[in-house]
Amino acid sequence: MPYLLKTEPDKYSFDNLLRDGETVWDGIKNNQALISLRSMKKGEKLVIYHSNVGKAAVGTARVVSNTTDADDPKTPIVRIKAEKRLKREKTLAELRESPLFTDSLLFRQFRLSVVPLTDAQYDWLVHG
DNA sequence: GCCAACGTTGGC
DNA sequence: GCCAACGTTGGC
Repeated sequence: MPYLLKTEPDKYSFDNLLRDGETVWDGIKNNQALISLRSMKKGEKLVIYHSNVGKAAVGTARVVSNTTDADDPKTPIVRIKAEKRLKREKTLAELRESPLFTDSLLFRQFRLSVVPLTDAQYDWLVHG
């Protein structure tokens, strides 16, 4: 299942990810977000969203690996790699207007930092 | 910077 | 186990 990952570009932007190539997506504390992280599988698609500054989906990434810390098995260690910048960023306002996102946790639970996406939502974000 | 919406914590 | 207080997220 694809996921949308929120990040504050002031702290870690999609440009940072492009520069780094890969990174470990850590610092998630919210339990529901952690559940999503744990369920991520290698090769799954991701969309990076800039919260606060920009407020738009900006690029795609992919799950490289998902392991757990031996000392702390509750904490998933999800490594992701940058893919591409979106041809056209999708702003929050556009997402809100899209019927595809009416029921999305993105709006139902707006502080959630890892949000599952349907394939249709992913396609629309990337190609729509 | 403000504040709404939640989640978490801690006193009882 | 309830709920007030506090902390965090993120839109505006």
